[in-house]
Amino acid sequence: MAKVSSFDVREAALQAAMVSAQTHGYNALSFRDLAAEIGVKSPTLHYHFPTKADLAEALMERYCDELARNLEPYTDKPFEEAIERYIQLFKVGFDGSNKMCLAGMMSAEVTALPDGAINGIARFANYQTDWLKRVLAKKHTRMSKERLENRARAIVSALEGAMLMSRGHGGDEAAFDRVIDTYKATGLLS
Amino acid sequence: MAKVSSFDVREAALQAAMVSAQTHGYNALSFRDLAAEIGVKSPTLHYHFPTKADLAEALMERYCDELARNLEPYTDKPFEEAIERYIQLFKVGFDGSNKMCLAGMMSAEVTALPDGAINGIARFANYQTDWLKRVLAKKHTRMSKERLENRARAIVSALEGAMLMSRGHGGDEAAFDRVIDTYKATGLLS
DNA sequence: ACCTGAACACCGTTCAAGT
DNA sequence: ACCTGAACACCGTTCAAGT
Repeated sequence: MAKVSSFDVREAALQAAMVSAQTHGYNALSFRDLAAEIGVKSPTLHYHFPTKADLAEALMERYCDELARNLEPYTDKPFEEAIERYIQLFKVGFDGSNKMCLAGMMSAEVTALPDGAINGIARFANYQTDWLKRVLAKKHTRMSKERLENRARAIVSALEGAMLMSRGHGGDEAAFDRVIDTYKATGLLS
Repeated sequence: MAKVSSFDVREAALQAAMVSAQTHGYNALSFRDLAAEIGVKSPTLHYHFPTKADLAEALMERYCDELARNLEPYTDKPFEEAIERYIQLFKVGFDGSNKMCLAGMMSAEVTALPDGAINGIARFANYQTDWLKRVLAKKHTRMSKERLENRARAIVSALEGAMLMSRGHGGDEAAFDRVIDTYKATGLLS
């Protein structure tokens, strides 16, 4: 086995923990299992993440960065293309592996989390909301800022719920699509 | 301390576990803490619920029964009254204590659950869906069964999502209300 | 029939000790 | 600077033993 630098251990831990947290949840994540998966001992993980709470915070920060990187290129695209991209981002998670959005997962597990991770949940929701406001504003040119904000927050909630319910049904992708179609038909997603 | 019958231990355990599971999640629930809370030792809990999985199943079954008992009297009420009752049922959970719907919580924690509890999640969603279909049908007299079903499932997802996001924001009741108002305004909840 | 102390292999975490 | 073995108090679970 090739020697790995400290950066690699931290990076490998974050990647493995991200998959595990989205698949089984933060509470179910074990430092010992995680360490074994990347080939170190659990105290080594504590060297990079003093407590599990620190790991939660780092995961949430990375998840926010990923979202921004995924959405940013679509900010100036036409409404239809941008909103479809947004929906696809939600779907891609559970495609196959039935993973949950990390922010949604951590919202469920919020009582076990440190303030840093809870702030991360808010940042995640706020970023999406701002992005959706800009995208929605292109279609609804006369809608007030407040109504744009409310619409954006409702869309975030509705998509998180669709994802959560699909997950509860074993990652039922067709069910997710039907819910999204109904959101569109009723006017929430348009 | 008065002697308690076996039925009381089981009942007390279920009640305490319900609050804990909705507040902190099923994974965070500890047999030892739960036992201490109701004044027995943890092996006693295992006598009534052989494994934690059995407790999960019993909780989900009870949660389904509660839902049916809460919704049943409103089945034949006018649409507006019935749907408001439904919304209130979602709100009453996190009012004050920021509890999550047990089915929503368990959907997040689904990989840790036995089949019995997973079936419970489906039963919970199906009961609501059927109830909503009947309620919606009173208003949308010409809507097809399929569209009623899709609308009902979308409503369940949207409300679970609103609850989850409010929970992530520390049980923000006003935010929940604004999301619900937007669902109504766009036509999803009408 | 119901309850418990003691033990098992787990967990997050700490810390002294190694390189 | 980075990693680890050993130990701490926890966890779900089992089981022999008590009433």
